Amino acid sequence: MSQAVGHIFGARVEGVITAHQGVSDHLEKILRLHCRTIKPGQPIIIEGDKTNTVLCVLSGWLSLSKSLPDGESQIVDLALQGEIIETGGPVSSVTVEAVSQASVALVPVAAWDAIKLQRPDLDRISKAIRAASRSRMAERMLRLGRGRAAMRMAYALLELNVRLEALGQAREGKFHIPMNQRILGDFVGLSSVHVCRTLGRLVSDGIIRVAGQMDIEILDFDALSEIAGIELISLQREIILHGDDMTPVQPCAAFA
Amino acid sequence: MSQAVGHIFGARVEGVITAHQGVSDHLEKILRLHCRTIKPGQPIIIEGDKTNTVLCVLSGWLSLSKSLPDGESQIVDLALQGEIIETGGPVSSVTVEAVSQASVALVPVAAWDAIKLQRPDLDRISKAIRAASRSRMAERMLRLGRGRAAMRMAYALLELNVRLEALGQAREGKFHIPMNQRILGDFVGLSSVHVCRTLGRLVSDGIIRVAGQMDIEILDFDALSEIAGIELISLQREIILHGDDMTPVQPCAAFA
DNA sequence: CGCCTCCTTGACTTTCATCAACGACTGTGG
DNA sequence: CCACAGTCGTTGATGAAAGTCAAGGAGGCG
Repeated sequence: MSQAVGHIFGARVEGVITAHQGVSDHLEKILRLHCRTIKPGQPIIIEGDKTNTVLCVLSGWLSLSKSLPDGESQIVDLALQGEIIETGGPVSSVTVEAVSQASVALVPVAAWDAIKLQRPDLDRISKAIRAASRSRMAERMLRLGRGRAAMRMAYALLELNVRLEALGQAREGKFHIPMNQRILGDFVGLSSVHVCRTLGRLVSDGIIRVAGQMDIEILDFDALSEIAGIELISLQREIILHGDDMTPVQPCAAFA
Repeated sequence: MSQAVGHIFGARVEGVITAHQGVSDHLEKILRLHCRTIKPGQPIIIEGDKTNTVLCVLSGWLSLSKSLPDGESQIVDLALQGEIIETGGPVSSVTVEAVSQASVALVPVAAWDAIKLQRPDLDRISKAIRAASRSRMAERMLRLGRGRAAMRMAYALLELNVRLEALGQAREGKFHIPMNQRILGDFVGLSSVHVCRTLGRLVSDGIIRVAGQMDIEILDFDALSEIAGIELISLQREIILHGDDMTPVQPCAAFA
C-alpha cells in the first residue's frame, strides 16, 4: 500500500463523481488509515459476528460465504476491487474472507458516516454496488436452482470476465482466477471433482482455455453465453454498476 | 382497499417509527392513491423492464423471479405484506408477480422521494428490508448450492413461518401458503414432483402436517430445524427486520 | 528427498428430473 | 343433474447428473 489508494478505489468512485480535491484527500486519508493487508484464506468477518465496520476492497478478491453445520460452504458473492461491503444489520449474515491477497480498508461506521457527510455521492455509489451485487446473486441463484453444472460454470466465467474487464483486469477474455477448484466449487455450487470435469469439458470443446491455477481464456464467447443462458450485452448492463441515480455513467463505461 | 392502509403497512413502518399524525396521513394518501389489486399469477414488472416505480406490498405475496431461456424459472425472493421493492437500477433484474391476490402501491420514484423528504425514516426502513431480504437470499443460496431437497424445503417452511409469525399471519406453526407445488418448486429449486415427495416424507415422519392447497402446520420444530440446518432463534434474528440504525425494535418484537 | 496440496481420472452411489398414468377436485355448459 | 375439460396432487418406473470414494500424478516447498 505504498501507492495512492484513490485511483485504486477509483474505477468505481472517482470515475462516477467529480471529486473535489480536498474532499478526495480526506477519503483517501481515511482509507489509508484503516487499510489492512489480508492473506488468502484469512477471514475478516465471521458469520454471526457483531460488526460495525464498512469494508472497502482496495485490491484483491473477497468472498462472502455461508456454511452448513456439516461444514459445506457456499460463496454467496465475490467482492472485487472498488466494492464496498456494508453488513446490513448489527450481526453479519455472511463470512467475509480473502480469496486472494487483498488490501481492505476496515472503516468504522462512525468514520464512514463522517465521510458520507462530505461526500453524499458515496451513498449513491454504495447503493449502486448493492444493486449490482443483488443482480448477480439473483442470476446465480437462478442457475443454482435450475441450471446444470456447465451452465453454472459458464455463467461464473462470463460474470468474472465482465466484472474484471470493467476493472481493466481482463482483456480479450483472458483473466486470472485466484482460486483453486475446491473454492471455485464453493462459488458455483459443485464438488471440486465436478468442477474439474466441467472445466475439462469446456476446454476439450474448445470454448475456453485453462492454464495453471487458474488462468482463464475464453475462446468462444458465443458458445459460452449460450451454455450460460445469457446474452453478453444484457449481462454487462445488469452486473456492472448502474442505478437511475447514477446519471453520469460514462466514466464507468470507459472501462467496458 | 376500503380500510386504512396505514395499519397494513404498519407492522413494518408504524411499529418502528413514531409517526407524526399529519405526515403519516400523507404516506397513507400516497399509498392509497397508487394502490392496485393484483390477481394471482399476474405480473407487475417483467425482467428487463425499465422501471421507475417503488412497490409497497399492502397485502398478499409477491414473487421476485428470474427465468432461463428454456422457460425454467426460479423465485429469488418472496415479498410479503409491508415490504418495499425498489428495483436497483433503471432496468429490473427480476420479474415481479403476484403469488396470491395482492394489493400493491405502485409509487413513482418521484413521489417516493417526495415522501422520503417528509419521512427520512423510510430510508432506514427500506434499508433494513433490503438487508433482511439479502440475508434470506444468502440463506437460500447456501441450500440451493449445498443442500438436499429436504433441507431446502425445511428451510423454506421455517423461513415462511418466522416471517408470517412476525406479521401475525402464522400461529403455533400453522400458516397458509398461497402456492401450488409447482410454484413452491420454483421457490425451493425442485421439480413439482419432487416437492410432492419431499413434503410427503416430512408428513409421514410426523414433522409437519399439510392440508389442502396449502395449509401447513409444523409439528416438530426441532426436527425441522435440524433438517434445515439452522437454529430457529438465529433465523429469527437474521431474517426479520433489523439494522444497527433501527434502534427501537421493540414494537416489531411485539409481533414475534 | 519427502511432504503437502491440488488436479485428474475411474468406479460406484445417490439424488433428483423426467415421463407417464391415474385420481381427486373444480367449474362449466348442456 | 350430469358429462366434460382442466388443473393439480400422487405414485411408480426410468435415466441422467452430480456427489463420493479412491488412487495416482504433477508441482511446490522446506
